[in-house]
Amino acid sequence: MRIRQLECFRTLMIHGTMTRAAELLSISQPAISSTIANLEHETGLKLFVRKGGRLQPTPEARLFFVEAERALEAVEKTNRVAKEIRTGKRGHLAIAAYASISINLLPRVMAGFAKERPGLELKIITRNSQSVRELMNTQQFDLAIAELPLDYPTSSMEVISYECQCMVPLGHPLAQLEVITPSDLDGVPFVSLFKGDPIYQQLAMAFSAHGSAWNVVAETEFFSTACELVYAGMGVGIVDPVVSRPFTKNLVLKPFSPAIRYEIALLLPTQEEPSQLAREFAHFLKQHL
Amino acid sequence: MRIRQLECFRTLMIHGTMTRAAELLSISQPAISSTIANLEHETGLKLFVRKGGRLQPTPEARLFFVEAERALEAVEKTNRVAKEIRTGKRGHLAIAAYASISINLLPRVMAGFAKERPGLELKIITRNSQSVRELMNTQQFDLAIAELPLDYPTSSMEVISYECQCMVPLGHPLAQLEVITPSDLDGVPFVSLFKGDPIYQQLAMAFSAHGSAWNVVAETEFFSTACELVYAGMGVGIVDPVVSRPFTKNLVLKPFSPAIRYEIALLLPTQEEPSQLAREFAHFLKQHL
DNA sequence: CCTCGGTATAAGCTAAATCTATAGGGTATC
DNA sequence: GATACCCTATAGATTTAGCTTATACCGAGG
Repeated sequence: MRIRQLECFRTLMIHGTMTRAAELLSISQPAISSTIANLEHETGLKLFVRKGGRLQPTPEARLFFVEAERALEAVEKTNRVAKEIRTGKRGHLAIAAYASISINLLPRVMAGFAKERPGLELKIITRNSQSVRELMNTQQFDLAIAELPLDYPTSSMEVISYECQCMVPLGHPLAQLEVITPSDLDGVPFVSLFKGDPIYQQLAMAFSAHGSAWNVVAETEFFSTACELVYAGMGVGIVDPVVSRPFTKNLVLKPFSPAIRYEIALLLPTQEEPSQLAREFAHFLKQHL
Repeated sequence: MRIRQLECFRTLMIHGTMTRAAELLSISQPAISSTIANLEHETGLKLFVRKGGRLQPTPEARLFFVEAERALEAVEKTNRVAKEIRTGKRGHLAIAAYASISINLLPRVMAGFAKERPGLELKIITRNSQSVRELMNTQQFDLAIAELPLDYPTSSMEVISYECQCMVPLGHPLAQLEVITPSDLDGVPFVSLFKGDPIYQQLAMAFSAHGSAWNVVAETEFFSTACELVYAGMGVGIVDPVVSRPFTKNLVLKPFSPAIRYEIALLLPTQEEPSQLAREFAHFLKQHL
């Protein structure tokens, strides 16, 4: 039994004559004739009786028609699904990320990505960066985003490196400067990440190298909390340019020297081949980072 | 998309290697290789990655697999259904018949016919013979059984003619005779069909030709009612040998002279080709008449 | 009687699916 | 590491489904 036979049969059943079916399928009439003859032979069913030079479907044909339509529908659905998978409109995308990015960035980016892909199932799991890294090993996710450094690196990871920027409230005197240095921030109230964070270490070194006083008035877990605090007038801060982007309407971002590097990594599954969808999303995500 | 491609894909997904899939499908390994390559090309999906000389299904393959299995199941069901239709295990058989045969004969015969054909749907409609004939014109039935004569005959009808037999209670003096004539029944209490029935006319003529007295003590609509009355001792009767067969344990049937003919007809649809199943049933039925 | 609409048959072509034979890449084992 | 083994990919030949065009056939209706 071949799909083409069922297609010919369906068209013939619906339109009554072989000539018409041939037109609709854009093939010659003899092609229909022989295909139907094959189908009758292979199924062992007499599907049509030749009556007055015309065809008349037998009761067997009517019974068979029900099943043939069902089968064709299933095959056609398979074709549709193949296309949906190809264009990323079907599938699931489970992404693991550390908190600040999963709260501040991912929802926007994923919504944009899913907009053109109805039927796509999305999942975001928020863990700390090291847990994210470990989850990827168990193949539970299609993509992960973790902050660097990690305890042990992975081959299939793509590092994205930022220079953090200094964030000051609108109208603050420092907002006039082109580049801000630790000297400019000598004694200025400062909102920082927690002590254990790599950013904290880098800042501490930068200030001590300049001999400037680093006046930390608040420590937060996430950059976004820091942004909120700066916006609320607690002081200035150093943040990565991605997470802070939504705040640019209310705050001013300035380059900071020396460069404070903030590095994150996109992790793809190692054991298993990453899905096309995961690769597409990784590409889409990089455009927004 | 061809069915064979899906079969190869399914087998490969389930069993992991092309070599194993080829064995199970009884084809060579290169055949699988190229068929899968074609499927990948036609669907535009990368279904497997070659990793360490082995194949590893991609996430796309897993998604596609779900649909492929569904489509294959539908196609395989179509094959099964074709076989069921061919062997008469699927289909429906609507039979219209007049009352006495639909009560006394059809249930037994149809049960025997359906016994070897699970999945067959049966329907019996009981009408008087003329209605039966008219229903057939509207193509609502696959087969009909009507008594003759009909107001207007049909080309596709097969006449079955019986000689009615004389039915007498066990131990009745007439049970000794080999052949019973109207003279033997002169004045004997008699159970007859109604006056309008062709049998009634024939009997009336037979008795008058012999100059015998026809002593009708009961008139019934059906042969089976007549049988019951004879069994109850009302008298003797003339019945067709088919309907009366179940009573032979309790009554004696004897040939009657002159022959009283009882004719019924099997009617097949005229407009539409009768189904193979209807033809099979007609054949089966004739063996039991 | 002949045309018209429809179906079947014949002969030849193309492409898919198959075969055999063989090359090549990984892993494991000695 | 050399080698054996397992697996996959490629090449060339063969078969067949499905297609083509050309043509015969068949019943209905002017």
